[in-house]
Amino acid sequence: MDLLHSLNPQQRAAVTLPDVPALILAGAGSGKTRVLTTRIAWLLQQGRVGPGGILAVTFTNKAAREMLTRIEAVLPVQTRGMWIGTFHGLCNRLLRAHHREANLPSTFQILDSQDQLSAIKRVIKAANVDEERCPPRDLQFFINGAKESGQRSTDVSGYGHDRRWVELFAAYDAQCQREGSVDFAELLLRSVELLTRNEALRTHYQHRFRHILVDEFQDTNVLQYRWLKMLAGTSGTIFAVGDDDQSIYRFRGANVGNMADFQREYDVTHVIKLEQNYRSHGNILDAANHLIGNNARRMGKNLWTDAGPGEKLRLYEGPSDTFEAAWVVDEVRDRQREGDRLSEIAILYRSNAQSRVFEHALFTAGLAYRVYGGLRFFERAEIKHALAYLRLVANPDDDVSFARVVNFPARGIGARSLEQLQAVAQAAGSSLFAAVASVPGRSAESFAKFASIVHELRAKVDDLSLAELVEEMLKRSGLVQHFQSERDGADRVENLAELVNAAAGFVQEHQDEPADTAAPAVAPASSAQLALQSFLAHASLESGDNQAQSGQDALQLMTVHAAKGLEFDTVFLTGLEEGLFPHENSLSEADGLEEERRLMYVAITRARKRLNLSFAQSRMLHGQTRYNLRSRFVDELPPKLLHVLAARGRAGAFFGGFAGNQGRGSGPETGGRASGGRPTSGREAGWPQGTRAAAGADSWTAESTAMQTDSHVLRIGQGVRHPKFGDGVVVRLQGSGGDARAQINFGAFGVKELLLAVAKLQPIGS
DNA sequence: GGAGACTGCGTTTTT
DNA sequence: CGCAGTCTCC
Repeated sequence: MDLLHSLNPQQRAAVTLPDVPALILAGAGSGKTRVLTTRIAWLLQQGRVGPGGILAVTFTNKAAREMLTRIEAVLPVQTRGMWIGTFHGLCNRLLRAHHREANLPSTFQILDSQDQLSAIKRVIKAANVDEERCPPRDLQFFINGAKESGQRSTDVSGYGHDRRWVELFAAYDAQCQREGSVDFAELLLRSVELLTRNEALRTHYQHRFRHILVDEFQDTNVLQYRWLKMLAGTSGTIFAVGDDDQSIYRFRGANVGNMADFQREYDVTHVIKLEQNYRSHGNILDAANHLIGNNARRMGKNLWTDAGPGEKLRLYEGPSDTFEAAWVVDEVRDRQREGDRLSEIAILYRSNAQSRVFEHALFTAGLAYRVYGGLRFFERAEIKHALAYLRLVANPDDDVSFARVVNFPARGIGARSLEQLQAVAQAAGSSLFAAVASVPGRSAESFAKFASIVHELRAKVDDLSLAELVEEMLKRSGLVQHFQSERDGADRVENLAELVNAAAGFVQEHQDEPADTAAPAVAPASSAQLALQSFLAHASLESGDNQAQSGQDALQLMTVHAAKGLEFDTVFLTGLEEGLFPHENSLSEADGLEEERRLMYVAITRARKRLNLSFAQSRMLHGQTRYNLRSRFVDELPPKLLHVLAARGRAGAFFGGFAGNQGRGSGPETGGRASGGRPTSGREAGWPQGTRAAAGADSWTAESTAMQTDSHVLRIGQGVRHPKFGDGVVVRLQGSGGDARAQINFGAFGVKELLLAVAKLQPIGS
């Protein structure tokens, strides 16, 4: 089969590159995954490398799975020998195989962010430090930041950080080492250190992995890049695919600079740009190109398509967030009438808090929707408890898990009893579990009972399937019973049942996977033990989906970040307001605005056919009504690509309690008429001419100021009528006396700054 | 030990 | 405003 026949010239050039370092600048929708998978298939097909010589790394499990599936689809090849996975998944694999060299127990467990935070809290407590003075979250941030830039506590000490923090950092690492646990950043750092230190191992892997392929390279952090370099050495070939314009994760350590560094350090002469877009219509792409053109620091890329221009982008301005949501509901109903599926429609927003208004409107309208974000499956408390039992089964000396569930469900073992046990264990230098037999007093019996649960389960590991073991654990631990008797425990019981399915599914998916390369030196575990072990690692590395009803046809609600990599026929990009998008916090950060613009670029390029933009004059946020200006990003789009819908209902109308009735064309005509015969909804409008307030500090709250004019009091949020501009909302008040001025958002006329002494303003509404 | 009041906080998030 | 996390009282 010809792998290459349906590729465009640039894609083909990328796929068939010789064995040299290469950087592929892959624009949104340009077939990035296709190039990656075809490259792998091609390398194998050409006999340039065997499956064992391939290492492909992604950020998410989903991306890794997709890559694997697609390779298998194009080439009936043994995917077994390949290392395809996430950075963390592959590090786990490496460290499991060489746990002794990495100075880790074979049962080392992986801490997710929650686990890490509780571990840090314990460290702070043990050091007798006040949590007020050292917030655990800040310390967590500090530790992860350090590790992700490759630094240990000893490296960080000279840099003027609070000595206490550095000490706690060291204490935390010591505690992890003692307990045999490893956090996410540690997986990477440990791997890098292992390869740095151990030359034999390093050479082994450098010779093995002839081809290293990296997805979303712009999202790699400093440590991940070091990891790649360590594995590639001088003999391996890195094939990095990324898009600097879609770098939106700087806040979590991503370093776009890695792209330039890679180019320089590897003397990359093969930079291939994939600019043909197969996803969106022309107008959408033009808008995206135009917007991102405002960023100064770019590698440079211009998307194009041979699909037609398609529809214009539609822009709606509503008086409030409620109106915005109502408008979206209307539009969605239109789409439904056209026969579109709900799952092909996405509502995107900058921050999660914005989902509520939409959820409310959609719920009321009876439209099915699905919100992304929030608690994932393996992060739920009941699942965490169940996993703690399983950890004890795998390793009874796991004191953290022991402490977590020894009294959950309640068994009459209180804090005092546990302290007693801890004292005994400490004196004997043993684990809590091992100390159970010698604990004195009345609690001895309760402890023994708990220990026997673990003992019995352990005895069954080899006789039961993993799913059966999980089921047995749920019964014996009393977890199911506990949640069954709880008032709203139904969901939790359901989740626990789902854990049994997850175990069964895990076994099925991994049954033909061989145990890893390195020969286990000591006490070979049974295959059942290994299965349990890897299921536990899986649970830490794969947080799982977050909602059960993923099957049904439903609208997709998510943040712009969460939408990266996805595409939809119709996209509603909402809340396009200064302060929100771009987010106000970003304005004070270096490069913050450019990152927000990249985010906007990502958002725009999610749409295949229809892109709807919207913003609201007022919005409830943190319990206060805020009056925001239209986002500068809207102004950065070429007017000719936009179909501007005039606000339905007049700007100030909602102040009088007027709500609803904003259906297409059915709203009161005040909006159009009062604005001096300007076009109303439905017709094309020219670009609003308004003078924009200086961007940057343009969101205010209603409570700020009030200003006395000759005839009335003016305050922010006040609806006013102007003879020429129609109805608007006071957005800002400044100056005093004869110089008193007000900035007023007149909707279609934009924001005007008016001298109160001169302007003829009439309060309306309230 | 657990339910209910109280406080404080409030981008973006994967592993 | 809505929540998560903490505190307090039975």
